[in-house]
Amino acid sequence: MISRRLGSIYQKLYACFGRQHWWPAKSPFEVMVGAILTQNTNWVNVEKAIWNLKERRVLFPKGLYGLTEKQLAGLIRPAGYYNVKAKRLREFLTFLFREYQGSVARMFSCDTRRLRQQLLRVNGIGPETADSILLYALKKPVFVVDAYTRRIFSRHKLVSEGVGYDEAQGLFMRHLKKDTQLFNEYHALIVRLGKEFCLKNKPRCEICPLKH
DNA sequence: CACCAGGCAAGTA
DNA sequence: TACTTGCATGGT
Repeated sequence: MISRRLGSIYQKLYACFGRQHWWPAKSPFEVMVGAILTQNTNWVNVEKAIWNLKERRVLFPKGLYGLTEKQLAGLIRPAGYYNVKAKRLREFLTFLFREYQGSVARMFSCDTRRLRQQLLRVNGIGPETADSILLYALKKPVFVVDAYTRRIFSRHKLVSEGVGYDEAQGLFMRHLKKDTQLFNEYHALIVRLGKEFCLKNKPRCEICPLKH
């Protein structure tokens, strides 16, 4: 009974860590920017980049789009991969203005599946970034899979090692209630657990809260 | 010093 | 289709 196992793991994580209050951002647009900036990057570094954008007062669609790629790269430098990410942010902004007139509000009323496919076509937005935007910015019931998710759940034999994104996501979305708040909290708790107990070279499985 | 972080696209075989 | 590599800062 997979749904029972997934539910039990969630209960343990919530009991252990409590609410995680994700996504730590003031606006949906800030979530979208953060989702791109945090690709393979420590969140603390992303916060510094976000702070630079706020200090410059450009953390809104027209503001960011008004910068050149080089200016943007300079501001997001602390987040790493700054040249790649500057390009990716501009690709996303081009999409946002082309399809939604630069209005995040217009995205809310759009069909989730259609939106996901649109996002995946943007160069620089892959499955995890797209789903982070859908779940945390647009409040759609979409489960976000990340490196920790696969590592943890393959160790617990709920998915096979090296499982693909869509397959892993399917497991959660088939066996859990499609509930935005549940998916929000579950993914955040997985990241919390991963940071403390499931690092590649320093697994602390002996004292992991999931250990019976 | 080595290793890692809330990935992704492009290149190669 | 399935691997490999480049991208880069800042913390442990």
